[in-house]
Amino acid sequence: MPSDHTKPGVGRSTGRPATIDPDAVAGVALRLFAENGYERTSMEDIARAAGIGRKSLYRYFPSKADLVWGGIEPVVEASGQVLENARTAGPTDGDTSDGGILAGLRAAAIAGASAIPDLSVTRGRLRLIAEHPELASRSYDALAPQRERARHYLLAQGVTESAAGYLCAAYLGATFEAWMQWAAGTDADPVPYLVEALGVLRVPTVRPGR
Amino acid sequence: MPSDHTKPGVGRSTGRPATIDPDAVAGVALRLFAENGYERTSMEDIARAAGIGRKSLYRYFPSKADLVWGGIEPVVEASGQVLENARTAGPTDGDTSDGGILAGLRAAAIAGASAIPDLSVTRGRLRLIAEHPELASRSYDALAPQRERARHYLLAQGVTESAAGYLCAAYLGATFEAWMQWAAGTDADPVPYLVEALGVLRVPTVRPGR
DNA sequence: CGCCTTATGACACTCCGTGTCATTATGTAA
DNA sequence: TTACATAATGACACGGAGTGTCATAAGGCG
Repeated sequence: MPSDHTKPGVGRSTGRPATIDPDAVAGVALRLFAENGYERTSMEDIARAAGIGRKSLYRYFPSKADLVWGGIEPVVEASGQVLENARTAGPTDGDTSDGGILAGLRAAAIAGASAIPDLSVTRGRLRLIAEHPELASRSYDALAPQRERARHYLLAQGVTESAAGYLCAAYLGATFEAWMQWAAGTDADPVPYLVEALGVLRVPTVRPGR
Repeated sequence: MPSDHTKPGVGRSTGRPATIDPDAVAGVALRLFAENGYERTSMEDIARAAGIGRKSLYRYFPSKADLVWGGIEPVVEASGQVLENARTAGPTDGDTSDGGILAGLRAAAIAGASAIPDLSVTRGRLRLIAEHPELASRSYDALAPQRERARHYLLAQGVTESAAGYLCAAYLGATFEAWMQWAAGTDADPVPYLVEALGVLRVPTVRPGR
C-alpha cells in the first residue's frame, strides 16, 4: 500500500529513469503562453507541443499555474535556507535597535535573488504573473513555505508570536511587490528593489535575547 | 449595442424589479459550505437550495469564491472611503515623524472593522477563507481596490511612488493576517489585532508637504 | 397596450483536474 | 537472464467551473 506516488526522479536508484525534463516542458509552456496567451493555451496544447502525454504533464505540474510558479521555487528555497541557518544560529544580538532582525530578512531576500539561474526567463514568468490576477493570487500559496520559515526565524529571534505573523505577512507582501516592480522594468539587478521594499518594515517589541 | 450587462438592481426604475436577495443566497451558500464542505458543494447545489436557477446564481455571483468574499465588500468600501476623504484633504502634517500617515491607515482599517454588520457571520466567512488556500489566495484580487486607494492616499501624503507600492503591499498583507488571527480566535473586537498588525509598518522617505 | 428588465429552463461547450486500467519501455539488483 | 520497480503512454470517463445561446414567462412602468 505504500505505492507512494512520489515525485519522479527523487533518489530512486531502481526502476526506469525519468526521460522527461521538467525545465524543458516549462520552457515550451512559457513559449506557448507568450505566443497565444495564457488562457488560450490548454494543458493539452502544452502536452502536445512538448511531445508528452497529458497525464505525464500533470504528473510533473499538478496545475497549470505550476508551470509558471514552479520556476520560482529555487528562489524560495535559497531564501529559506538562509533563514533556516540564521534561525538555528540563535538570536543575533546585533548593534541595531531591532537586533539585526531586519538585516536577516534582507539577507534572505538577497540570497533568493542570487539563486536565479536565468534573470530574463524569471522576468518573463513574473510578468506573466503580474498580467494575470489568477496567477498573482497564487503568491499566497506559492510563498507559504517561505512564510513559515520566516515565522520560525522571527520567533527564534525573540519576536512575539502575533507580531511574527504580521511581520511575515508584511515581509512577503513587500518583497513580492518588489519582484513585480523589478519585472515591470528593465533593470538587471532586483536587489535594490528588494532593499527598498524592506524599508517599509519595522520590528516591534523584541523580547531580550536569552 | 450598449446592451450593458450591468449588475441587477442598480438605479433601474423600469422593468421587472429584482426578486432575488443576494444576501439570502450567500447565506444559503455559507450554510451548505458549513454542512457539506466548500469543495463538496457545487454551484448547482447552491442554486437548488436557494430556489433559483444556476444562471441566475452566476449573475449575482460570477464565481464560487464570490459567495464567500462578496460579504467582505462593505469592509473594503468603508475603509476605502476613509482613505478617499483623507486623500482629498491633502497632507496631514501631523506631529509624528511620519506626518500622521500611519494614523491614517489605522483609521481606515478601524473604519472597515466598524462597517461589519454581523461579526459572527463575517468570522465564519473568514474562517472558511483561512481553511481553504484556494479562497485565501483570492485576497490579492479581493483587496485590489483597497490597494489602489491606499496607494493614492500615500502618494497624496508625499510618499515616493515606489515606497507607496511597497507600503501598500505590506499594509494589506498585515491587515489581512490580522483578520485571519481574529477569525481564528473568539475575541469580539478585531480592532486590537489590526492595531498591532500596523505596528510592523514604517513610513520611509516622506517628501515634505507642498 | 407595449416596453423594459428579471428570471427561468434547457442545451451545449471548453477546459481544469482526477481517476482507472492495461501496456510498454528501461533501468538496477538478485 | 530473470525478476522487480519505476516511467511513460493511451484511452476513456467523470465531476465541476464557467461561458454561451435562445426561447419564454413574469412583473413593473410610461
